[in-house]
Amino acid sequence: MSFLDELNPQQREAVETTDGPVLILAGAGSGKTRVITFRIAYLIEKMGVMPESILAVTFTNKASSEMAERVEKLVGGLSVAKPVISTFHSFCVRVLRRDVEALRIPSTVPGQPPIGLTKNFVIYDESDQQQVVKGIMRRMGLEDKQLTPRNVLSRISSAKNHMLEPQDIYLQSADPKTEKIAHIFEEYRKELRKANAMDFDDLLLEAMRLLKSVAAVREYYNRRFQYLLVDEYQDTNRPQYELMRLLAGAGHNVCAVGDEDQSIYSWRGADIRNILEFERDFPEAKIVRLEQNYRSTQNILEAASTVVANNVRRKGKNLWTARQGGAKIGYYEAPDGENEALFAADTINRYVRQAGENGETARAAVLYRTNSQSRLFEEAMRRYQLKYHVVGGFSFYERAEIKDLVSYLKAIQNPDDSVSLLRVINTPVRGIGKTTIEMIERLALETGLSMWGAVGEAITRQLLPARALAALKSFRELIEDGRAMLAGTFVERVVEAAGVAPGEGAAEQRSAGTGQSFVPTQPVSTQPGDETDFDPGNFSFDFGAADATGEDDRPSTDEAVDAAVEVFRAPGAAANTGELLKFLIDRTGYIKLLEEEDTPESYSRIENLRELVNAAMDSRDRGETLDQFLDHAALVSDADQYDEHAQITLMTLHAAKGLEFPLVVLAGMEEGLFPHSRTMLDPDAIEEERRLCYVGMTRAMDTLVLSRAVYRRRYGTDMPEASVPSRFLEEVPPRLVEEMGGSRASRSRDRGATGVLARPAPRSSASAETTHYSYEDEDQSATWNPARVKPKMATPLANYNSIDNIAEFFASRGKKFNAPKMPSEEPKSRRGFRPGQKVKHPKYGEGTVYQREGDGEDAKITVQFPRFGLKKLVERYAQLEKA
DNA sequence: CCCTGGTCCCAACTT
DNA sequence: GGGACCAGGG
Repeated sequence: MSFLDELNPQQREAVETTDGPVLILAGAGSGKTRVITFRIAYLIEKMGVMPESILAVTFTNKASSEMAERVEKLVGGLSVAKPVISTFHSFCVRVLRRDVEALRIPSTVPGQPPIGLTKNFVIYDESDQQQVVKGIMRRMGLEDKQLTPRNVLSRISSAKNHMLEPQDIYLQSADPKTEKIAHIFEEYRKELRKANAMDFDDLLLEAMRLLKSVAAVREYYNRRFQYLLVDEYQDTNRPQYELMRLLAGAGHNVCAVGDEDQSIYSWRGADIRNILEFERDFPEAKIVRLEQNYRSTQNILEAASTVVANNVRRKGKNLWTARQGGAKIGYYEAPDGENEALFAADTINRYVRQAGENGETARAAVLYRTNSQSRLFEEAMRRYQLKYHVVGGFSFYERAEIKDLVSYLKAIQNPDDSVSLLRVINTPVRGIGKTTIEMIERLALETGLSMWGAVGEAITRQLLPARALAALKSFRELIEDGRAMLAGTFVERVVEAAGVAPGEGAAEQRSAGTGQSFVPTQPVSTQPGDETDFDPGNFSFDFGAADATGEDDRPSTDEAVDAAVEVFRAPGAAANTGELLKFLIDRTGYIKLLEEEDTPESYSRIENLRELVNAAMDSRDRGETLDQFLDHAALVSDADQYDEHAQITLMTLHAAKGLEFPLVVLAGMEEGLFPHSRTMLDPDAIEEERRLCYVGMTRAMDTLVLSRAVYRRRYGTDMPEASVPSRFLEEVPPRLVEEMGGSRASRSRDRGATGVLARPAPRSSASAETTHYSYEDEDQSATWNPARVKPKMATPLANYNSIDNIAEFFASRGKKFNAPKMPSEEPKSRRGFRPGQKVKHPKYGEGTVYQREGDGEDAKITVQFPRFGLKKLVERYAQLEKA
């Protein structure tokens, strides 16, 4: 078989060991994806395995579609059937949509439907979860500064990831806070059940429960899937591990691929035990190690390996590469965040130009720890007129207008989804105010009904003033019309409404009391070319009537029927998602209201809505139902936005997992930023940060540049704060590093540091010769090599390289700025330690000052000790000395 | 009931 | 830099 010749012996072994469990420990860049795709191809082509009996699970949707493509290339045309390649979450949704009702139990009340989730369940995203938790906390009177909904949710999620029940949390609780959380957790589960909703964690847990407790379902999948592959195995959590075991069946044909040094999701429950216990649960498991790196130069690989070697909790491995030497790791120290970003843009600009001349395809990435860092890099890229692509941040489906319309869809799919219902009940405003909503909420609570049930109850029992009642009725009509469209009974519904109350037709009922009519002002047939085939790009279709004014404008019942028939000429025709969306947009007058707003933002929202309709139309073209469209909307992830054809990508380190770039700028190498401040007190968390650093560094193929801002503005405060170089910088062997210009003044302050900063790699003569490079320099003859380039910034900002100049710069911008005193300017006392300074403590040894609060004798200083972590000390009492 | 503007508090990573 | 919340006027 020809393609096997392209593999090294270890890779080949991983591919050819098809029977029984295999654990592939695959170092960074060792051809992991290749092994998985070749393995699938091998199973199909060589072993004659039916494609549809192979299940491969990846971490992101992007990764799975990419893998599917690569497999298709290898074995395409062999069979129409395809292997199932999916994320754990997507796979679980499929399983649950098919069989979740097998988990229902009979009601204790005779005649009542069984209890449990039904197939049309909705998926709650994080903001939906927040709404639920907030409501519960308000109700329980647990609003508390110490206990934020966010906080509670992360505890709930963590409990779920460890497969703990509310009772477990309650029994384990040693403090009142945890006890409260247990109660909220309990209520939260009830709420979700009532809403027929699942959160992300539930998708895994319920699928697991289904496979575990319903033998028929488990056997179905065990028969169906003979071969199982799990990618990014180091980042699976316990429920995923259990799912894997359940799916492995008796055949145990499981292949797990992972790298413990790249485990970066422990906060999401990823459990290193999954790697260790693989051998315990599958004693016959074969272990294959892939240690040849095909991606990076030796310098990059060595630097990354040396950093991660500082971790205690690891198995250890020896990665090697045939790409000897390579450019040194660049290190740039910018005076501030703006300059750091300009530097990155300049470096990438040079590279892109150079690559263009050589006829190569340039691909570069800026990687950072937190999404908020992207802003500065985006601005810098724009200044250089570079096209870039940002992964992450605010996603399409998080935009208010998109969430509104998606919530309508969710409410139509499942009206018991109270979060979605609440979101749209008065959006756009239709006169259902706070008082009314509170009344409905109370009613729901008293009766045990969902919000939707309570709406119906309030209308039937006429529990509200006429005005509010009318508004509520019109809302109910809207949702029920939507449901009827989906069910294909819309025409019958309108005809029936007209027949039942001839004097007081459907139109009047629907529009009563809202000040705006929700039925067409004119027959739809006056809009030619836009009848049943909704054109997503054309919103002139005037179904809505936000501008209905006088009685005379109100259509007759006949007209309403006409309109309905016009839309669905054939009674019984069900609306697809796109049509439903368009119906909603028109009936609510959503776009019309945005047009009236007439601002740049409102038009961009309209654009977004068009895009949503387009997405719905694409979904229809793929033959998907509303369920599937909503599942997709719920499960797209940030990392899925990655575009492999983009020349320049900005993204977080987490999102960069699994990717590679010829040039990588790893920015923000500062204590408190990377490693992140929230991790600094926990040695395990620091190790995870270090793994993240390893992941980032090993993304680079040819050139890796690390950067840091000496002063960084945090939270938009007036005064930038001095930063302390990231400990990871000090862990990079200095001989592999070449400094790239930067701030001289800042370096003197860091004197005393070890590693890169203390012993800057001696400048080679080559680099000295290239110091004349500047941004305007048109010298095309020089080969681009950032590790040898000393940038000279072209922008005014960049000229401020010394502390004095920074002060001047901020003064010129009218900002207050007090240049911190340099240690050298301090009196020779042991008082007045400043951030960045090295100090010595009698008990904790040497450390670096991280932060200083207060003045004089009362000053508290926070010191980072390598072995003891972060300590807050009162300067007066702590016997600190300059180290 | 709705909208506005001011204020306060917050600020990891993400399926 | 921004979201959530509240008071107060329309």
